[in-house]
Amino acid sequence: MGTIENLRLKRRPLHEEVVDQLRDRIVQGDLTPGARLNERVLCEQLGISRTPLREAIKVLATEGLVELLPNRGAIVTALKAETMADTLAVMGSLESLAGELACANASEGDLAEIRALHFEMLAHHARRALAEYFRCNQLIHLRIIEASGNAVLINTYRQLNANVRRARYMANLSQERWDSAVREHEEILAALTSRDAPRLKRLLAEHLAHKVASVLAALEENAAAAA
Amino acid sequence: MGTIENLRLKRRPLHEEVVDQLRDRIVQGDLTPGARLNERVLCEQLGISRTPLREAIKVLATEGLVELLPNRGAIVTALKAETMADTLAVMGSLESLAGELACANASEGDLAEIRALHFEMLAHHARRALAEYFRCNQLIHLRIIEASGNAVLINTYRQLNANVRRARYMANLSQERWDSAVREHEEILAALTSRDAPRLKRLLAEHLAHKVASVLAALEENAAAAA
DNA sequence: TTTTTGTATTATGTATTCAAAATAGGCAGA
DNA sequence: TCTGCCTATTTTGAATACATAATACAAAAA
Repeated sequence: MGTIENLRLKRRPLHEEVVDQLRDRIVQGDLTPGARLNERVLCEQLGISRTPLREAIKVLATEGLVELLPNRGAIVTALKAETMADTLAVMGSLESLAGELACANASEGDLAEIRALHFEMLAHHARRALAEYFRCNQLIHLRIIEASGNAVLINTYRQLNANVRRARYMANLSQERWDSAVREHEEILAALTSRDAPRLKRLLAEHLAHKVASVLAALEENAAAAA
Repeated sequence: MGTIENLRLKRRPLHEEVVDQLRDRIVQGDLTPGARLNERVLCEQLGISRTPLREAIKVLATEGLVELLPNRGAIVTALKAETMADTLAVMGSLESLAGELACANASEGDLAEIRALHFEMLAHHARRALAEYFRCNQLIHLRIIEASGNAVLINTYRQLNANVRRARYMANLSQERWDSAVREHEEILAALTSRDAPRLKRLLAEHLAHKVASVLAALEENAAAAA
């Protein structure tokens, strides 16, 4: 099973694997802001040579996850509140566009999938399973973006999202905020189901505004804890 | 004069120079869609080794300007009408946001600079100097984006813009469309000057819609000419 | 004790080498 | 002639080696 696919599948370029690996580590906070990416150490950890690693680092730099210091290597980009706010503003704009397009372009299958994820998310909320809730939540937003059918939009959103997810891992949703977020999702789903573009746009914008506040608060809190 | 600064200035990493060089070549149509990037040839042309070149190619791939074919190198991404339309839709969304933010955040100096560029553009229009007009036009849009003060927005727009500029180089504006574009710019400048965000948003959206039509028409024409 | 300077070490930047995959061309057989 | 296979060449992928810049540290001088 899968043998044929494996044979057919070309091995992915090493540098791509490395990009994914490092991106995950950064997003999950395994590599913390300001941490230096020591090439020798990472090479040993990943069991590769410097060439693909360095290619990967250049890619991560264009994605904004690491910062290149000439002749001094790369460090994980700091999570500044201003950058986060800017990123979320842009993502809001993209979500708004995606919502509009999704209302027009989403297939019934797309909507069914989003609905399924929504119920899955409700289950995690009921169980107070925060990590799984976040995962589902992310997936729902991503599916709405994807339902827009605009490949460039999808790609751009994905890239920006990586930076926000970094903050998510330190966020501790208050029960109150969590509950209202779920309610907002109910409305979003309803608007999408009835393909009510203006309403969906408004709901996504509001949802995002709350998210901004929540993420920034988490950042502040974290900064305070660090100090 | 400048000696101290020059001493202080660190040399830019080679791969960045290469990225800029290749990006320019692609945007200006020197490297045409589908063209293979032969590493050996490019190394000789640029007088560098393969390592920084390959790092640059990876970066261009994440920017979407080239496509990586595993074990078969990289080719310049094709200019597909659908991708172009998708890109412009996203840029429209970003321009809309930028317009809003610019109305709130732009300094009088920013506005003065945009106004100056506007008059410069009018001069080029009067002289029917298309290339210089395009340059000015691009610059005005970029300055509006920059006046938003949102660094992430600026960065994202820049990246998307590279792909659109490629099409621009093959576009031959009709006199009629040219004239109306200039009129639209007059209104945009007026709205920005009076910091009328809703009006600016609407004007930018309309301006972009016309641009989409123009760019797509140019693409079609070019595709037809190629066939 | 503090500062400075020279040296050793380490890390990064770039070039080169080695390996593997793809392409091109030729040859045999139908 | 055409087809299929095989080899030779080219090209990319990855690793290693070399060059250069940054850092750490120690010794000497103020």
